[in-house]
Amino acid sequence: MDKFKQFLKNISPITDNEFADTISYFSEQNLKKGDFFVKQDKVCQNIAFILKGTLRTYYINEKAEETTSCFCTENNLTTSYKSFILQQPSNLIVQAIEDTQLLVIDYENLQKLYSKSTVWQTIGRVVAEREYIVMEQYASVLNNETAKEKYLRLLKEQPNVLQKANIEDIASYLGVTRRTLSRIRQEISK
Amino acid sequence: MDKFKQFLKNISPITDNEFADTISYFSEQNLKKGDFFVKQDKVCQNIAFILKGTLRTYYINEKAEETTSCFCTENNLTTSYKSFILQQPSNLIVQAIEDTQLLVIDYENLQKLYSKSTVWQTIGRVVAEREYIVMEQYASVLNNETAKEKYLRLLKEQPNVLQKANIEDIASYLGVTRRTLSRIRQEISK
DNA sequence: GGCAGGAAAGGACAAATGTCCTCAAATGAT
DNA sequence: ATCATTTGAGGACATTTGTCCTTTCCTGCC
Repeated sequence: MDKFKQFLKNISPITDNEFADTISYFSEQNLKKGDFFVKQDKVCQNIAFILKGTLRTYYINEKAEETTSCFCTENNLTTSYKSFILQQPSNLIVQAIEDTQLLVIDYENLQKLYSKSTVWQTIGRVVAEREYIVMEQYASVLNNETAKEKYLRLLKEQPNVLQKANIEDIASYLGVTRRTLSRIRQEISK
Repeated sequence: MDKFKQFLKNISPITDNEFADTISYFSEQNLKKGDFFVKQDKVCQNIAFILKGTLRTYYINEKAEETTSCFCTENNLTTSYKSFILQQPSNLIVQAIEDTQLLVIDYENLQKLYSKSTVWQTIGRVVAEREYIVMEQYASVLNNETAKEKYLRLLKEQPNVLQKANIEDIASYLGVTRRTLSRIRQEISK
């Protein structure tokens, strides 16, 4: 729980009292490997802080191909942000790829926090700005990096993910087929 | 100018008086073909509504390759949003690809509007949300569409751009070389 | 009008990636 | 423990895309 307090403090100063007062709006949720946090075509009602575990965010296009857009890890937020903001059905699917422990708040409760607390207004805005910037960064990576560069970045920035995710998922994150990922690993290992 | 009023009304109800009161914070700016609206590595001080013309948004990576991220057209906003929000040097370059007429506001004046007007607070938030969603959509296109599909989308959604931009720019928007764009046009024409 | 320079199309070959497949190792169920 | 199933590695060939180059067309300039 301290991890979450620290996470919030990094966004905006929050006293221990304020934290204690608002934490009651959150609840714990545990997911087994393979469980869904957000299902396709359902409105995403929740945003969660990851206490422990890893989730994969992906979508399925008309050709029935999966694209993994990110792996969400400990001490970060996870949600289907567009669906959550607009309260519309979600294109994205969010699924635990190992047993995962979350601190969850739903849309209604977050609106309550916004209206009762200026600290939470700031947190809401900063989170939105960060999400925009993360998405811009992601688009930049998609444009500029080869699959091999993306693999090396993953290896450096999220080495645990390479252990936890399967080859299919990693390939879909890199935007190539399993066969090409196999070739990339072969090149790197020599 | 009516176009701009209409643009704002589509976001949040704004009376003619409110509009008249706030429009003085904006100024007109004219760009010749080839002029820059945002230069690389400069902090983007402005956000603009495009009264007339077309701009290209692009960046240059370490390999000195250009990537065009969007073509901005009439009745839309243009800026280097990340740079503008964070008031940090811009990776993006925004350049007019034909003579262009803008309605411009700078960072300071926009902050003034935010603090004096709740309508503008709403406009600011909705614009931010829209920018996030546009960026998510862009990332989705990058992941799911082939160069040919992107070309056909451009043909449908922004046919004028195909007239105004040169082959090099369009190819960099599609994420392929000129040679591949040439092949795509050949395929489509038969 | 003729000429220089730039812009677009497309030929030829090389490199990268996808498709389809097989094999071996790891994992799970009985 | 054994057998079936899943998962990852990698071979063979086809397809796609890039690189390099040439040709043609268009435009502006003298």
